[in-house]
Amino acid sequence: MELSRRLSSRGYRRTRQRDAVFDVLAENAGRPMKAEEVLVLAKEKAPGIGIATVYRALELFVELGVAQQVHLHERSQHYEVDTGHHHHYMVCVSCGSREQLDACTMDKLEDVIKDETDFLVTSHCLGLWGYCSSCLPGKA
Amino acid sequence: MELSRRLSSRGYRRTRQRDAVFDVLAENAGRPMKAEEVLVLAKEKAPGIGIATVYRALELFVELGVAQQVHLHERSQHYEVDTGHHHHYMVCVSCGSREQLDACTMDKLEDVIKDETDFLVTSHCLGLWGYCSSCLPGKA
DNA sequence: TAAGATATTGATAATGATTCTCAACAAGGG
DNA sequence: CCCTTGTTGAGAATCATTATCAATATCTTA
Repeated sequence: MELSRRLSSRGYRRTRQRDAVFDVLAENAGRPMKAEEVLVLAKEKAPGIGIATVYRALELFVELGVAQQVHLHERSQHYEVDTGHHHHYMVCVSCGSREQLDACTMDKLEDVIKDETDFLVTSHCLGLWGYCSSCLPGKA
Repeated sequence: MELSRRLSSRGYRRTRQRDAVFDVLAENAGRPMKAEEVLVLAKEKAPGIGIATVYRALELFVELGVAQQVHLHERSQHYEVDTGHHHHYMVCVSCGSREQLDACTMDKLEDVIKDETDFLVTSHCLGLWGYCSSCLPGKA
């Protein structure tokens, strides 16, 4: 498996727990998950796994580039597998639903920044809030 | 004062503590501040003020539209007075310095979303990370 | 395959930020 | 000046996340 190679090539070990966490993320691709959610599902694959291990695995996966942190500006961070295609989310302030936004104009913006400033952009995060189609009518 | 009117028109009262918190933000316009930082400076103006009151004032100011929350994706939230001109930050991953980014292409992006989806965007947040000019050479 | 060096884990304590609780207090209209 | 009601401060409570540390699991080497 790809994960296995990435781990060993950096001196990390493949464990039952890491496999479990990764599989949970993979089975929920495209859905940002909290550590606590991952824990519940990972327990089915690796009984006894603790929350600390989940946090450690998530952090490691981000470092390895197989997962990414999604900032939804909630109390807790969210994580999802890195499928390679960059996207952002539109969050409904009414019902909390999230829609993926595939169009990414960041590349354009980064070019402008490259031309006009001395700052080298290596990553970015875009969040959009508003009302989804279901909540629009009432806007309650 | 403007703040005074905004408060009373909504049934809120003007207090020594709220004035202190607002003044601190105003004196640090353009610099996102943590609640704890605000507390230290506000104590000079309103001795005895507690952290809970600072949080309450900040939350209220955002609601009134005189301050805005700045998501820097750090452990704690940051706040700054709403000067009316929209901007974002470029954060140096090396030294942590922050530069304001005045160019905002979000309006353009929001138009695209309006045309292509059923989502009504009411607010957004853009964060950029990378290396500032001072850290670029070494990139350490 | 057994052994050993060391990476990893789980339980739990600790931390940091933020919110809640509630009795004492203060603002401002009448 | 009084009274109603919004506010405050102190500290407890909560939530997410990180640190600690002894027990355990991995993987490499002999």
